[in-house]
Amino acid sequence: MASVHRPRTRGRPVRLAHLKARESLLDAAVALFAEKGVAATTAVEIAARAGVTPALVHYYFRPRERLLDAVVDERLSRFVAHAVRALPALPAPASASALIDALVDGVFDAARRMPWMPPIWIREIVSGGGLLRGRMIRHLPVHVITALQAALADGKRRGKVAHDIDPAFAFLSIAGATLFPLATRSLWSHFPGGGALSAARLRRHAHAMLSGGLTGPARRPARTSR
Amino acid sequence: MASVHRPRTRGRPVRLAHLKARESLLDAAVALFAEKGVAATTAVEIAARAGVTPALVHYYFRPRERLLDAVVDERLSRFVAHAVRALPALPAPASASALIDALVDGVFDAARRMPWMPPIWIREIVSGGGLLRGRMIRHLPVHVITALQAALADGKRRGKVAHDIDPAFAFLSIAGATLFPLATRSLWSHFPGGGALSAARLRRHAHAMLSGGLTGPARRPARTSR
Amino acid sequence: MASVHRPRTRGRPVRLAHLKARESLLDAAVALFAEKGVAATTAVEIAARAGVTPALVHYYFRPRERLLDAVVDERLSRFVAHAVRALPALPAPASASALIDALVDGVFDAARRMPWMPPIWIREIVSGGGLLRGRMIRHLPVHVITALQAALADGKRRGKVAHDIDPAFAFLSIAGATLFPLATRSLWSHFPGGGALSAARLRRHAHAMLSGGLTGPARRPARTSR
Amino acid sequence: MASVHRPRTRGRPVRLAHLKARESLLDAAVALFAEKGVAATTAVEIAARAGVTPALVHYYFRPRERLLDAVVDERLSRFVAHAVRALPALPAPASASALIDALVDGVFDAARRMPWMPPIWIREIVSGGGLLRGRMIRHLPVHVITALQAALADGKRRGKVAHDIDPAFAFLSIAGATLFPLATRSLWSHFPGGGALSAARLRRHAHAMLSGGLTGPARRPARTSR
DNA sequence: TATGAATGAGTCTTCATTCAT
DNA sequence: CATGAATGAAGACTCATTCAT
Repeated sequence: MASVHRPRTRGRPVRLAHLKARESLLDAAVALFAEKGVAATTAVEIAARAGVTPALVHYYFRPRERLLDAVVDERLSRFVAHAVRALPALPAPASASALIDALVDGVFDAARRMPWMPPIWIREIVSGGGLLRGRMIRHLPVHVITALQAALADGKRRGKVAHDIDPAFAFLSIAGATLFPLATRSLWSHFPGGGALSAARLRRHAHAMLSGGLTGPARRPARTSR
Repeated sequence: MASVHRPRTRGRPVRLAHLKARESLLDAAVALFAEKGVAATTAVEIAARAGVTPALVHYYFRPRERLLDAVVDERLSRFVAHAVRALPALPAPASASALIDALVDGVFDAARRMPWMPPIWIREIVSGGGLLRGRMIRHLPVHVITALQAALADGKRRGKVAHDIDPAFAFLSIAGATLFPLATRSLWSHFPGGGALSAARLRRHAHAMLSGGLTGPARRPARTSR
Repeated sequence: MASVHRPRTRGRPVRLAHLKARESLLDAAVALFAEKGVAATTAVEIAARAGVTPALVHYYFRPRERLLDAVVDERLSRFVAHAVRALPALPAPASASALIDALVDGVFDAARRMPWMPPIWIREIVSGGGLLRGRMIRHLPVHVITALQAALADGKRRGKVAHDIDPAFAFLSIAGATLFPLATRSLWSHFPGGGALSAARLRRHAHAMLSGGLTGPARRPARTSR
Repeated sequence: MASVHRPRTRGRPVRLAHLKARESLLDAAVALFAEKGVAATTAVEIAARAGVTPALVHYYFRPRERLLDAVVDERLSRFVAHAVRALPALPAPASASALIDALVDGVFDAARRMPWMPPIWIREIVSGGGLLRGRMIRHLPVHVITALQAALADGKRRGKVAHDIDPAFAFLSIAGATLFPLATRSLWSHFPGGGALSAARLRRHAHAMLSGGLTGPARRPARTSR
């Protein structure tokens, strides 16, 4: 606890030395937001991790809302851009499964580079009362969501998508199969046999589940009983 | 300095029936935790919502950790119990799909009575650094998770479950298709055409997605029966 | 810290069980006042040590001033009475040295039975701002102090007491040679060669110092009279 | 969260000259500690007396223990240094009486400049449970205490010190004749004929008592030189 | 650009006290 | 006689923020 305010570098040697302090602060902030949440992260902690003085946090980002703005606009938005960047390359009226597969891959690729996103997405964006939600909305890939809905609706019309599938929930389901489990990574080791789990395995699992369901395709409609 | 002056009847659970204020405080706390998260909820807010003095919060739950203990032990644990209570009734070696269907229904039923759980689950239990995670672990239905894994592994052996499905991720996938989307409820209205969404529609969607996947082989509309 | 409020008995088995709770509380209070001072002692601690409920402290001694009154009137006053009880037996116009010797013995005897007094005397009675000072004044043995002053003044007139000795400081000097060092008992072990110190040795030392000074002319063992 | 942001010039003592508020706070704290004791002194009071905000107390001394550390290291230690500064000038194997006389004078001189010390010494250092005791121990003039013991032991061997005098209690006796009565100053006016008492008179009395005892043989006015 | 000093508002916590039973 | 529930006041401590340099 002692003398936290004296600029120091924690852990790995700062290769960020030449970076501008502002960038270091954003990096520190986004990392801490992922670890403990926005509400629980203080300016002193951010400064400590960035190796600068707490007053500098306020120098750049005063009031605190400005810090949240900057984190969203200059960090979180990159994740979205990265995740959807492969989509425009799809052939014009893309099929639902092609869209989904591309999106899943995009999310996993982005999460490898920006591992802070899954926890932030879960806790601060989609959760009710999430402190970044409002700021993030304008960065959401509305066209992707819409295209996805349209493709699934089309699939249903053509008998290629199950009747009970609700296109409006499609985007949410993809997040629930990708960002959500990624955010729980620190929990995996507690699962029975969870020691060997990895993001790569999860990616395969997500592809499989989104395209075939957890228990499908069943030879005969296994759960018609319901 | 600690605890409540009430002497405990050793062994048997204390009869709390007359402790109305204590119960109100727990209700208020769990509701606020769902709305804004544990870290952002203060004793003053909890007391205000319960209609009592802030000092009473500390009278019953001092230090703050005790409040978290009590919320987990006397509220969150009920959700789990409720969600899995139908499972033991399943025929002895239950199939994966039967287990999943029962679990999904259990979660949706529990969430209707205890709507505070999905947000808390997402933010405070599975998220890294979630403040209730450690406390919740001993209340998790380990036997259910294990049975689920076993059933899926068995299904894979019998060719009824897709090769890439990873039994270790099964429980997580179910949460991602139920608790996770439920936790985002306040977001639904922002979706294109989201005004008409409901928990009932989400439940059907979850059943469909878990059993057939989002875009899975639906040549024969196997599950249209539902 | 847990559940302090549940009546329990700390340490030695309560032989006080048959005593009235009020007496136990006073005993606990006076002991704690000696250990940590009045300001630092709370009702909860007193109750805990007495093995009763905190509310009982307030039942008997509300407001807190009443507790201080009772401690002074029913405990501290006993010390004074005990310390001076041998003085009236002295031959009519007692010499200064006889008075002093008797008083020193009285203090040491009283302190053996009531070891809480020296610390309380030092910290709460003679110290400026001591919380028991005002209450204790009316219990001070004014007649003894006066007699002492008179005897010393007389001794000076008769050339038996050094010129620079100030009778007005006599009582204070005796306290400084008895109660004060007794109050530092927990410190003795830190002195060089302090392991072997005892109250008995201190008593001899006090007698010697008060009658002959620390370095005074000691050619003939002046105080063998004792 | 800790400490002050001021980077320390490693090694050399920090130049505090410009830190007026910090010094004022220490002055206020030491004065209040003398008046009412450490336990009874709050940060609000200290700040009020120093003319600053309560938050500033925590800015400089957080947590409270640091305030105690600073008071001991930057104030109380000066008293000891001042009180013993004349001792090294004594001729090589100093006699016990020379040592005592020098020490008594040193204490009275120091107390004139730093009148807060006697009460603090009594209440917070030598009293059991005194809150500054542990911190003060390393500032005690061990060499002086040891030299004093040695000189008295030597005096006893040469028949110049009474048999019952215990060298181990020497330092304590000096404190009991100087710091202890000084700490009771606010009480003097209550003594019979106490109106005229002064530190100067007490100093003479202390010299007399330590060298000749209260009632010891005073045929020749031994210390009239002073 | 950067930082130490300083503060107001607010948090958790403690405690003496009151009251109904 | 005794105690659990409840509260107001106050304490230590935290933090975002402001400001002079």
